[in-house]
Amino acid sequence: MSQTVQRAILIIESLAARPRTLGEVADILGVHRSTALRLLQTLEASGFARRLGDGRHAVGTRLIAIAQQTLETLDLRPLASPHLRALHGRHGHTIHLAQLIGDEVIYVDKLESTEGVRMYSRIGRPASLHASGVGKAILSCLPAGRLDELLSGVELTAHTANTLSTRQALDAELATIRERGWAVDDGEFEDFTNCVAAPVRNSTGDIVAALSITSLRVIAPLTELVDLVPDLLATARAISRELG
Amino acid sequence: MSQTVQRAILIIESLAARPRTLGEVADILGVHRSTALRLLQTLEASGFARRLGDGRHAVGTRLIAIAQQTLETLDLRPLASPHLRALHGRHGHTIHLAQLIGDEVIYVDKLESTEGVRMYSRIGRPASLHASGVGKAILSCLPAGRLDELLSGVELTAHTANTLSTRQALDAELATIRERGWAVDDGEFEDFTNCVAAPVRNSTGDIVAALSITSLRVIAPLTELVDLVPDLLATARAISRELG
DNA sequence: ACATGCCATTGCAATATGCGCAACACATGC
DNA sequence: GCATGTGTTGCGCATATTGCAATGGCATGT
Repeated sequence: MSQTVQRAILIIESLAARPRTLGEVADILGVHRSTALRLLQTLEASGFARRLGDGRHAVGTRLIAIAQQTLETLDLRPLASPHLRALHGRHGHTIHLAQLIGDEVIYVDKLESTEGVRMYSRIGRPASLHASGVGKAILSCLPAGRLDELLSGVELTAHTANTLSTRQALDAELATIRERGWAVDDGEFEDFTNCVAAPVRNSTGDIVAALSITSLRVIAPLTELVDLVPDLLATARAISRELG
Repeated sequence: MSQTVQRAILIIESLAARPRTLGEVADILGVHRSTALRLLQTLEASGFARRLGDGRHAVGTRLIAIAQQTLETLDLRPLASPHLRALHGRHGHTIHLAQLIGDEVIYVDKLESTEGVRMYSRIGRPASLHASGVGKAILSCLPAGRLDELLSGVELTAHTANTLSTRQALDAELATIRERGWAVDDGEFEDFTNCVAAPVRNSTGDIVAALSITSLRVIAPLTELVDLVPDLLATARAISRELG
């Protein structure tokens, strides 16, 4: 393991929160200011960091571009996008596409509702595995060993009174999801938000993603979203078919 | 300049294109396989890279999350988003917000048109300074010294017959934009795409961003988009006011 | 105008680290 | 069973990285 690279990464992590002075960066790394400066100079030469007018250092645009390029190389978004837009057009609620990438479920696309309210989900960020519809939809389709592996690194945090915060409760829910083929978020991450979600498989039947229709409870309660499940499942199947 | 950090960055750059084997990474860096492996191990421990099931290496989700987090810390998006949605709701065309970040104009938000056609612009990626509406809107508001500085690093590539590919032609256009307060893209980057764009200033009057309404020529020719300029300018002003 | 303190930066020598090499383990193809 | 290629690790060494001291610039206070 390279400590020089670790330091560079720690610099980037610390800049992501907010721009920082050279002294702050040196303090965070526990190194001399000249060491921090040289690492920053290297990051800035490559575009991974940049220097603001007031002397502070910030994350650079090249890192942002690389992240976007990477998101674009994940298979699903271009292919899924027309389906998501069509689903969004028919219902107006927020639509999410989340993809299983390594050990995380990452939101890779999102169509905001016409309701004008911003959801917590952010493209590029992981979805909660145990407290989101897309997370549970994906978990329900994993082989037992892989499911154990993923959950071993997850703390079943109780975000609301509805959150399934024991492994037993989660397993029971996953069994229900397997049986009926779709998942729900019944105010499990945020009290006032609910959704229905469906898994998306590839041509070999492996789970790769999930799709969800999300709304504020005051706008569309869960019972209303459940009525949309047939359309959601049809959309998920259409995406699966196009995966080839 | 740290060669170890440079190597790590080169690894990330090469993975952004497509996942690669250890041997490929070592070849690209010109180092021994064990060197490449240790650098990859460090990147993977931090989430900047990840190991695929078939042994190849890819960009990691932590880098994607940091990029998204960085985008979110740029002032404008959360504040501008409701204005962009409202503008989009009224007209249905593609709306872009691009921000001046360092020496680049970066697309930071984008609402796709209801027309179902995907534009070339990508969030996180730079806009052409000389061949895009947002680029020219921003250039037109810069002090002369800063304008020269930015353009010195730009090749005025002729993308279409309409591209302004000489400094004289560009300066004349920027003078026109300054006079009337808004810019156009008249098929300058792509033949079949046009837009109108307006600059967004902060409370000290400095240019920070630009906003555009973009459409395919066959759907809405430039003359039709020009009719929307009053609404575009009003939206840009509303965003400026909220900047404080 | 001057003194002071703080921050950013660089040259240099010491050393801690990153590096390549050799060897090993494993998978694959013949 | 053998050859080949790839991924991986231990180890010794050369060098790249590091901290220190010095320098310069800038802001602040008197």
